[in-house]
Amino acid sequence: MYKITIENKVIEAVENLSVDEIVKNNFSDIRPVAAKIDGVLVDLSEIVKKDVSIELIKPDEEEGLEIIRHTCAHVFGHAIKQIYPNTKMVIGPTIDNGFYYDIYNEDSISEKDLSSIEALMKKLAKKNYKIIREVVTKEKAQSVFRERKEDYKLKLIADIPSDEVIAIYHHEEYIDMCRGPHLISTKELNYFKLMKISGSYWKGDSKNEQLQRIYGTAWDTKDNLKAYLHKLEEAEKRDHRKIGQKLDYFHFQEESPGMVFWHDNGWKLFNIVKDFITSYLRNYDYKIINTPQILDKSLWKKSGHLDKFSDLIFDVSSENKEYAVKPMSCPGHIQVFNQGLKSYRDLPIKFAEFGLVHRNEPSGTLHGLMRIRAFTQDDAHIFCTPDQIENEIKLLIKTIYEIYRQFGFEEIKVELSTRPEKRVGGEEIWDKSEDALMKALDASDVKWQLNEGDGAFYGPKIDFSLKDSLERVWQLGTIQLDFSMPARLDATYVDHNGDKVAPVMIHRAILGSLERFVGILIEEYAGDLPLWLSPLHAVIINISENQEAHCLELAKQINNLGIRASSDLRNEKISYKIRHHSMMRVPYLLVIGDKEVESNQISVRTRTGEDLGVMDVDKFIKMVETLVGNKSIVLKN
RNA sequence: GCCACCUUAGCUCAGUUGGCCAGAGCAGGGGUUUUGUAAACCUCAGGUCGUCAGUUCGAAUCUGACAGGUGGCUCCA
Repeated sequence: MYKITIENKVIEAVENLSVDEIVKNNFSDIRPVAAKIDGVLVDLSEIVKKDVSIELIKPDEEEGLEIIRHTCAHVFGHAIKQIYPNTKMVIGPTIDNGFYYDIYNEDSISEKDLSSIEALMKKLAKKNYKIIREVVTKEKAQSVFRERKEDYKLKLIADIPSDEVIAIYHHEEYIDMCRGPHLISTKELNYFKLMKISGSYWKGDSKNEQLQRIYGTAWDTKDNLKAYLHKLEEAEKRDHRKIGQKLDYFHFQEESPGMVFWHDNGWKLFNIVKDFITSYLRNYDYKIINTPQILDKSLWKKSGHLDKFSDLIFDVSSENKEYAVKPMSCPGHIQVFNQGLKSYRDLPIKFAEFGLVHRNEPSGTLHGLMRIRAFTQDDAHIFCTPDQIENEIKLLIKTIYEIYRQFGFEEIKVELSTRPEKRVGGEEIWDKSEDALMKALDASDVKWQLNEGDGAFYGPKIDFSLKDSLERVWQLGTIQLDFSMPARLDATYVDHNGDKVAPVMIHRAILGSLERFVGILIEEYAGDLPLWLSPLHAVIINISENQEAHCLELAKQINNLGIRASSDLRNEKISYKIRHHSMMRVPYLLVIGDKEVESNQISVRTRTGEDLGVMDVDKFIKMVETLVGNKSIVLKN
């Protein structure tokens, strides 16, 4: 007889029972998807053979959902093998909100095929097939998958260490290799949808053969599935490309793929962001410089960029000279540093540039403002001594957080990337600088992750990333140490011994690319930018042509006082104009009729439809000044 | 660059198995209206159906190439 602790109860079991049977015998209202026996995750079919403590995994828990999704991937495998028997299954892991399965198929699957595959999956799930786990030897596993011609599973088995347990799961004729656990039957699977299809590569290496990846989502209840699909629809409405077009901010066209045509209001936003960063640069002793757009290829050869990144560099030739359009500003900054003799007393020297760079990125990677071929970095290079690294980094981390906070971003992903296998510089400088970065991160009290071996060949780095509306992560800020380029391009300073030595260079960008940052801003606020960022603060709307002259005069007056305002005097009904400018997300609509002209006041309405009432112009200006000054996200104080 | 898909008027979209002059709403022009807080009414104009080639008596519709885009993959100094 065993003593089993489960769901805060102690149960005595007389014979070897499965977890599933124990639950069914004792709890009529609980339907778990798996269990933990003494902390170890198992299937419900696991037989209890001793005194244990059982924790049940419910479908609505994160671990429970993962099990549902994992099983769903197997049912997908079952369906696809029935429709396309020659399909070779590769790997089918769970991901956020669902799963994917990589497959290899002679005839590729198209998105049109998904609905029939999904229909078959639903049919198979309803059959209530028992899902059975079997622990097998490596040899047995190999023979099973050899018989099924699952070449990729065989390759995976070959990589499994001999001391590791191999489990295979089968339901009806489908067999897959998996750590598990899984649902006990396919019947529990009801709320899933195949979403999309994409290419992928075996082992994630583009040199390997191309596979197809089918994405699916799976949930514990109908409502959760529906809610997820609804959330995707809502996220699409925040897409900066859609909003950018609707608000007349920018456009793209095929004559210049990956490069932005900024319109008046979008360019205003761009410059508001730029001016904000400029004021920070002035406060922190940066020298703001500007360097040429094209430079002779010999310089890029010397810096090493031409050999390493020639695919991404746009070429220009003129007369007998070969030039490269700059893909980055660092070599230019070193040329400025090299003018005149520098002493250690001069360091750190900080050069900043809103550097417009061109990179011929592969066509498939372009994405709205987020990834483009011509973009503006808020770039800077700090030339310093090794001893100054830690302080400079601390200061940078602090200011990056401070600046992001002012834009309203709190959730920032921070990663430290350390020395890669191929690198320049001695171990000592890597030790010292990785240590400096870590210390600076810890001292700054931020959560960060280690990305071992992912640093640049010339030094370790810290990256700062934010998410877009569809939770895609985009890198913005970066702090990179560089032990290589200053020496390659002959940068030196005189140290206190009188020797000429190469400085350490810190590459840093706070927003990264201004274009990308504007894209992130639009998505974060779904177009409802805080007042201080709004290209237009207010539109003045007249009720009839009687007030035309007054409106024009008013627009002039408040523009002079720093309010970004325009007027709409079209011969349209007031409600028409209200609707139009509300949809254009103009923060304030100032309505002027005969009453307002007479009292010299304005009727103020916000873009969200809130009536702030009739007020004096002075009062309105003071309100806007206050809200702009404290970077408020609301439109009244 | 790779895989799948998409491309019709300024925008959002219809266009049935290839078949009379390719449609709608919004936006735009012209009128009427002088309007009080999210769409006034009438009217007019707008498209070589992404480009180029092919199949066919006939192509927006079928085929191919190319371009651009979308979702991923790879990449992201």
